[in-house]
Amino acid sequence: MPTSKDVAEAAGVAQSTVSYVLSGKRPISEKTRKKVEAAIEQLTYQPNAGARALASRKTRVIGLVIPFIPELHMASIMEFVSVIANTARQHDHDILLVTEDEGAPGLRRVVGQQICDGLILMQVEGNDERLPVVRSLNVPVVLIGIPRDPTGLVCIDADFEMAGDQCVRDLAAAGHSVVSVIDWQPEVVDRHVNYVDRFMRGTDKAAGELGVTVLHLPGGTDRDVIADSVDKALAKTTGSPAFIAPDGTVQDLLRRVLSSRGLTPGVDVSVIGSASPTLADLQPIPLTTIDLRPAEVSRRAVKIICQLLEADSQGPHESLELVPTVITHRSSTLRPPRGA
Amino acid sequence: MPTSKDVAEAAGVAQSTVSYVLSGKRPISEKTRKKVEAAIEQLTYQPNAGARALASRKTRVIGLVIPFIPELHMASIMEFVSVIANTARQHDHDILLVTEDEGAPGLRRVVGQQICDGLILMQVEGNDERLPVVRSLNVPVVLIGIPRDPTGLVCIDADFEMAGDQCVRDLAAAGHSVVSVIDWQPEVVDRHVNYVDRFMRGTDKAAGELGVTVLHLPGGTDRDVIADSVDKALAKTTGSPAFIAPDGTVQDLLRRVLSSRGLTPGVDVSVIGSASPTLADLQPIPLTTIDLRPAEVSRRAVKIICQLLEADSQGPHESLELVPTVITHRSSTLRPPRGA
DNA sequence: TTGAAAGCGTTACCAC
DNA sequence: GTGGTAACGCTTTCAA
Repeated sequence: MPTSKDVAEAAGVAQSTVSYVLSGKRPISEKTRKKVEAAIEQLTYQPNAGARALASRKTRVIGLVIPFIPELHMASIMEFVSVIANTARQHDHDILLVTEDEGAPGLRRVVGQQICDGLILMQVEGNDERLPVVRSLNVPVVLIGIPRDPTGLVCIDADFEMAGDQCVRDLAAAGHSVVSVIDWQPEVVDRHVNYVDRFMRGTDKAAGELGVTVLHLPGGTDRDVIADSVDKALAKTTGSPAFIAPDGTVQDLLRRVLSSRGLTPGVDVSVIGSASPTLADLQPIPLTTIDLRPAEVSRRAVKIICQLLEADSQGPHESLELVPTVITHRSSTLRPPRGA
Repeated sequence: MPTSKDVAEAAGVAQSTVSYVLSGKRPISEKTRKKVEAAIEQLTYQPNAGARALASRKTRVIGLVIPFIPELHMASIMEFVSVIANTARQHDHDILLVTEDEGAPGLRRVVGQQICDGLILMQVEGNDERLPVVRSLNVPVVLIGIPRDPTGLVCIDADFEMAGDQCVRDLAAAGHSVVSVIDWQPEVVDRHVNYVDRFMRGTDKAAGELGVTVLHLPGGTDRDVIADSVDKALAKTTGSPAFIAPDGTVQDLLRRVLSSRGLTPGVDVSVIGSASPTLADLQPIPLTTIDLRPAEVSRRAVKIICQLLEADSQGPHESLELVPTVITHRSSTLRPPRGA
C-alpha cells in the first residue's frame, strides 16, 4: 500500500504538502496541487485511517448502540440503522456497531480505546442504566429517546405527544366519540420507554379538549390479548369503533382480529396504525398511518452529533429536540359512523 | 487519557513489557504481571486503537456491507446484522457498517484506508457487480449468498435447495399432490438473487421424485397479484391445497387472501412460511415454518472471516458452505386432504 | 507557498 | 524474563 511519503516522492514535494493538499488546511499553489493529485491518482493512494486517527485524535467514526429486542419490531430498528449509516457517510463519518449486550462497559470500551469519536444511543429508556456512564464519557453522545431526566444530555425523538394528539383529533373529526388505543406490548411498557407515556398524554389531552372518550387497552403479540382488548373496546363503544395501534408489531394482529369480528377497516371501523413512508408502502392494506418519522429522527441525530464533533465540544451541551409526526390518509380509511 | 507509557512508569517497567502483558506474546513473571495489571486497573488504561492498528497492521474491525432494499424484509436483515455484531464481539472484533449505496468504491475505501481487516457482504447476487472488486481486494471477504461463479471466493448461505426439497416432501407426506409455491417478490427475482433458483430446484427435484405437481406463482406485496396467484393455485389443485411462501414479506398477505377465500391454514389448507425461531415467535398465527437459519449463517460467516484473519491468509482461499435448513411444525398446521 | 521534523501510542525486533 | 528502540503513516508546528 502506498503511503503519503510515496506520494510526496512521486510528486517531488514534502510529505506535509501532501497532507495539506488533502486536508485543505493551508493554501496550495495550483501547480503543486496538480502534481500531488496526479501522484495520488497514479498510486491510488488512500490515507491510512489508523495513522490519521493517531495523529489527529479523530477517528471519524461514530458508535451506534443498537438494541436487540426481538419484540421491538426489527424492521423499524433497521430503518434507523440504515438511515443513520447513510447520513453519517454524507458527513464523512462511518458507523461502528455497538450491541446493547455489551451494556455500559461496551460504551466505555469503544470510547476508551478511541475507536470512535462519539456515540448515538437508540431506544433510550426513561430510566436508562447507561445514563450515568454516558454523562461521564468525555465525548459527544446523542440519545434517541427522552429519558426521565435529560439534564446535561442531548436527546432527540419523535414527538409522541403530538402523535397521540393528532390521532385522536383526526378520529374525532371523523365523528368518533370513543377511541380505543391498543397499547404497546408489555415488554415495551415495562421498560418504561417513555414514549408510551408521551403518546398517551397526547391522546388524553386531546380527548379532554374534544370531549372524546379514550380507552387504553393492553397490546402485545398474543392474539387472545388483542382479541380481548378489541371485544372490550367494542362493548364500550357507542357508534362506530375507532382504534389506534401505534405499535408496529400489533397492527397485523389487530386487523386480523377485527376481520374475525366482521369489521373491515375503512368501512365499519377506523384504524390508525404507525408506519414510516418506507414501511407503509409494504403494508398491503391501505390504512391511515401515523408516521413517527424514524428517518428524520435518524438524520437529525447524525447531524447533531457531527456538529458536536466539529465544535470539538467540551462544555456540557444539552438539548432536547422533538420531531413533528405526520398523519397520512392512504385511501379513505377513516369513516364517520354509519348513521352520521 | 493514560497511555501505555504511563502504565509502564506507574508499574516501574518498560513500555514493551506492558504491551507483552496485554498481548501475552511473551512469558511474563507473575510478579511483574501483577504490577502491570494493577497499574492498568489504577489508571483505567485502555490501549489506543489507532496506534495499535498502525503498529500491528490489524484493526480488529470487520466491515459489514448491508443492503438497503425496503422490499427485502428488513426484520430479517436486522437479524443478520445483530447476530453478526454479537458474534464478532465474541471473537474480539468490531463491526463497521458499509451501506450498499457506497457500492464497489465503498469497499475499496474501507479496505484502502485500512479501516477494517476484512469484509462480510450480505445479499450477494448471482451476478454481483462487486465481485471483481472483491476478488481484487487483498483482504479476506466472506459472501453471504452464492454468486453464479464462486471461483476464488468464500461463500456461505442457507441451503435453499434443501429447504425447497423439505417443504415439498413434508407437504407430500401430508397427502398433498399439488403444491403451490408463491415466488419471492419481483424485485428479488429480478435481481437474480440466486437463492430463488436454488429453492425452486429443490422443490422441483422433490416433486419429480415424489410424483407431486409444483406450481410456481408470482409473489410480491401487491394484494391483487397474490389473490390472483392463490386463485390460480386453487383452480389447478385437486384435493386440499398447499402453499409454500418462503418470502417473509409475502406471508401476511397470503394468509389474508386465503382467509378471504374461506380457507384457514391448518384446517383446509396447508401453508409453509419461512421464519427464524426468533421471528417465528412473533408470528401470531401458528404456522409450519421453514427456518433458513439466518442466525447460524451469520455466526458462521463471522467465524470464517475471523479464521481467515488469524491465518493472515494471503493465498486465494475458496470455499462454499451451505447451512442446513429446518422445518418446524408449530401446532399441527399441515393437514392431509379432508377425504384422506 | 513550501519543507523539515517532532510527535501521536502502539508493536515487535534486538539485546541482554 | 525484561528493557531499549526503531518503525508504523499521518498531522502539525516551526522555519524558511
